[in-house]
Amino acid sequence: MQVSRAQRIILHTLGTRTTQTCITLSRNVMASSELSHILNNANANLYPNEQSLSTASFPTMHRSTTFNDTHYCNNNIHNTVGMWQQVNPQFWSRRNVLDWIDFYVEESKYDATLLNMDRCNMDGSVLCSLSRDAMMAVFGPQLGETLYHSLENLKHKHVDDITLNETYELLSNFLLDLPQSPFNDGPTLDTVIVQSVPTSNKDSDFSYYNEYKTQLTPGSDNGYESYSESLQSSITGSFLNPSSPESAGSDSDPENTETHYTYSPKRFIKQEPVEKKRRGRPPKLARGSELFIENKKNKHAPRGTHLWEFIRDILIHPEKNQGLMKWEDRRDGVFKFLKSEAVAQLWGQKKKNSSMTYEKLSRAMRYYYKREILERVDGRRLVYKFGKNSSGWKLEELGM
DNA sequence: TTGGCTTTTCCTGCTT
DNA sequence: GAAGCAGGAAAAGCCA
Repeated sequence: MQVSRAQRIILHTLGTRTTQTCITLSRNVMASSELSHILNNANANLYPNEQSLSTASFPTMHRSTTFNDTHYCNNNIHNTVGMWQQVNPQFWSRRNVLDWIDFYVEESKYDATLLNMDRCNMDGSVLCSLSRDAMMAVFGPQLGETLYHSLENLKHKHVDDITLNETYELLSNFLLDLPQSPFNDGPTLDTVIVQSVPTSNKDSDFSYYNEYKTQLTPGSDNGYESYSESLQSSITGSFLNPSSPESAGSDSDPENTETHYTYSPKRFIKQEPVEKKRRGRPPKLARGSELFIENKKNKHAPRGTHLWEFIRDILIHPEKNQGLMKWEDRRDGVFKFLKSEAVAQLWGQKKKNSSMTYEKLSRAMRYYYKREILERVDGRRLVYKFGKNSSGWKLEELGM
């Protein structure tokens, strides 16, 4: 049997017991909600405030999922927008906040036209900082009261979420428990992009994002959400259809359409699927494959963090991303990939590219040599060094 | 509209 | 033989 590229990646990844946030598994091993939860923590911890990177995908079972499951499960839209129920309010994106408001507007038959949408445009952190009075002022006495109590309940529910360390341990155990060759019988491969599920509402986690934002290289094109961008994205967003490639993409997926939803004062309105061209050189299409018949369309993610910044951020927050990378020489900026495919998958998840591999990531890394963002470390595999044009990693810069 | 930038994808050849 | 590295080439989205 010929082993596909995707299978090779998975075999390698599992074979080396790596952690990955986007994992391709044969059907017989993928049905682990714990795994989904675990894998998402890496991204959630790295970019807790970002809109769920893979809101498509399989809903993870969560201890806090207690109500409104019908609402959550009955249709695709709410399968996606119901994310707020599973995520600590501190980490809600602006859209999560809107979803949450929307839910209660619907439930209480509140006249949404009375809402000032501008004032609803806040993320979870801002929302959680509002006092009861402030919420009354923003949402009005009737809806404000309802939302205030809902928020308090949700905050309380997520207090005891498991920590990353626990999830990491859980993942390790999960991987160790896997049979050596879990793919023997599975001719069909599915790519599972698991949701971002922040695990904690501890202040440390929350402050991390703020700290993270302040560490961004001033002049660099970080692509982090500006307020206006956030506003735009929170009002008009693209939700990932669970059946779309974003949620189940792989090299062999005939796909790449997204279903978009826009927010009206009353509801999210489904728009016609938008077909996009895939970024980069189109993958070579295998004759006879479905792809050969139906070209891939792009799943373009808005420009985000640069790769080197992404790598740097993993390195400067080792406590959030145990085992992915490590410093070889902290002062000189020499670092090593410990779980190369896992990092690549994490990067891919961030860029909404389920087919990212270490091979591709490393190619992008090598382009940094010319620009002196990275320097070569000869003779050492998986080892790179930050160059003079990189920033934000030095101890002095971090005030350490 | 265009060109530069930054990836992304694929590839071949080489090294470990 | 597998994994990783190096770098050319082409493609494509974003942005000024």
